[in-house]
Amino acid sequence: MHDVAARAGVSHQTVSRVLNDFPGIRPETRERVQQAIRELGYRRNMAARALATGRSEVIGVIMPEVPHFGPTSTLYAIEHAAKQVGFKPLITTASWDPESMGQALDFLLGRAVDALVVMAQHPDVLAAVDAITDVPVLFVLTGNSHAERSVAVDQERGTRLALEHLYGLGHRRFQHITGIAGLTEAQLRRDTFVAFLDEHGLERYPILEGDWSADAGYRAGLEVDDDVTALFVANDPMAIGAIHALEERGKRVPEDVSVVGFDDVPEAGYTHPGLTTVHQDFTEVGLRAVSLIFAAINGKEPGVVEPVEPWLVERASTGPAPS
Amino acid sequence: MHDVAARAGVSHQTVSRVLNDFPGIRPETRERVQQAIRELGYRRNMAARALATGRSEVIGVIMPEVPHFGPTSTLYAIEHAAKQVGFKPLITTASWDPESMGQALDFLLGRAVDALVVMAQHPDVLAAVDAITDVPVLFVLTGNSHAERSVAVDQERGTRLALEHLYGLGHRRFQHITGIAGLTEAQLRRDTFVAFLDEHGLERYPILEGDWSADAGYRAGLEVDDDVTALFVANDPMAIGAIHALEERGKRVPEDVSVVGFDDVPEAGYTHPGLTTVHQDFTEVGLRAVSLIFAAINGKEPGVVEPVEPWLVERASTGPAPS
DNA sequence: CCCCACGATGTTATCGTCAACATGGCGGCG
DNA sequence: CGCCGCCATGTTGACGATAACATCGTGGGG
Repeated sequence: MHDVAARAGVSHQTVSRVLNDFPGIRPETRERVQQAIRELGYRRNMAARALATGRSEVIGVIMPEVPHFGPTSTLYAIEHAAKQVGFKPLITTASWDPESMGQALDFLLGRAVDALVVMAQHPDVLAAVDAITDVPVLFVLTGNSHAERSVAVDQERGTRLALEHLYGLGHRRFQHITGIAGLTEAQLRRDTFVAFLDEHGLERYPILEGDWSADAGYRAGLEVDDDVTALFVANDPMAIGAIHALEERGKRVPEDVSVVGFDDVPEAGYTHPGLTTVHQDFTEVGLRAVSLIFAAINGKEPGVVEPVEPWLVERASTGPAPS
Repeated sequence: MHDVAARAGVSHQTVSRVLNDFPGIRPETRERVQQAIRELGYRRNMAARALATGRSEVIGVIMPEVPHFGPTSTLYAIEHAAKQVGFKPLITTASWDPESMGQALDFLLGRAVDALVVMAQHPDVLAAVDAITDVPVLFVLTGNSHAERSVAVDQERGTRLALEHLYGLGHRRFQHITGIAGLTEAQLRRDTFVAFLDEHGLERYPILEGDWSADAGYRAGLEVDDDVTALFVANDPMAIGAIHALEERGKRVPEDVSVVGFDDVPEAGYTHPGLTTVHQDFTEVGLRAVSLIFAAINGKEPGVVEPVEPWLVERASTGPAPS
């Protein structure tokens, strides 16, 4: 910066003012400085800037350690939206145990991030993060809890869309394959499933434990009860795995068993049969997340945040209940 | 830091020494300092540290703008491997036009990243990045070019594995659905495909243009020539889409047409039929990338880097050529 | 018994930038 | 014609750490 100032025949402070678009610089001076910057290929040192201003224009993002569709899509959406307002994400992964979360937090806060986005998939992380007061914190994908500081797709609504669709087709014997036990999203889908059964007085078949993977879906699919005609699966990859298992067992989808997934991954329309599923709009989640963060960084109080509405995409994997 | 020093009754420099694990600190002093750090919940300011040392312990990663399986998996692999050696990735996305790349580079270099990982999917970015000398640069997923500064899966080998498998099953009429035109990986797969046809004196059916998406695969699948019995698709999602199209057209897979994909996404084993595909080990790519970066940061000269070996996973989507 | 060397710690300068205050020139108004 | 005020710019002092050098005490060797 000193060199630039010398070359342009001004003080370094004037260079700083040009860099930061301050008013009250004579156009010709500004031009001279910019010329010098170009000639010297000067790039300002953000570490120094961060030190002086206390802001880094970086938002810390804590991701789960396994790259599932939802968090990954959201990350991309956040990156795009953040770029528009001049922020970039600094990524770190963490599982939900306190030590791992603690390390992630230490790292990001030490980095003087301007805000924190936590893809909190487990209730325990809320506690770990609650102590943070240095910077605004936003939870993403937590389900509907912590509503005033979070952005999420309405899990209960999504689940009910799926189940009501099946119920409307005449199905009465439901089974569910869950996501990873303990994760908020998996839990919400499961709880809503159980609540739905009770509300309609339907029989409870055993709930099958999955881990989001197609492989787990396949294994769970082998355990699906023979009487069941409607299978609600907590995400699409598991649904694909489960359908594979059902077909191996000689059950046809949707003639014998209807299957609904969750997420609407891009392949969902092209599997065989095409997968009926609940679409989650992660782009919208990312957009809202960044706009909330931006508001918080600038000290504005965000209004109430509505959960993002999911919708049902009907495809060939669901049909009328067999008589 | 000053407060910590005061509380421990030492100078700030001693605190710094404890923080950086310098030798020659009396154990009791060290303990006193660590105690003070804990009590005050002190966290060191990395911006200041970066300013003083000129190192940030952050590696810049430039990703393509669309979250495909390969780059995303590699990102996660890099994140995990980097964490082991104390680095975190700072992510930015860029398309391959010079302006977009320039902005990404400006941002990351201004951030004083210690190294740069470029998921260079297009030959043009090589030029844009070649001018960078401030920090070590590593290309990832470029295919086999720029070998001394890149890590990649051997695309030619993967493609040949797929084609030889089909050829061995008796297929002689091949068609190919490509990835996004111009991207290095897509181009390498395509070039190898064409070379293979020529080597075996096989007829050239039109090459179908895709864009990596299941949707594009479906549309291309509608165009597959009626005589063709072997379809080589540049990635798995497109293969899934193409199979869907073929089945809609009344062609059975694999009885009428055999299909091979590329990537081995986790769902590939559970689609109907299970997808024969070329497995790319992105974890290994991430591991090698980080080890090369780490070597470069510490000034060591890396040895020659072998491309990562792909392998063929045979599943139900391929079978003997129809007679 | 003195001095030196070394181990443990303190002091000062520095990294590159921004914020706050200081200066200097010029035009307008009384 | 002189003074005041503002516009454009310069000067100085943080920000929070590390690096290089300075100091102090102590034990061992001559």
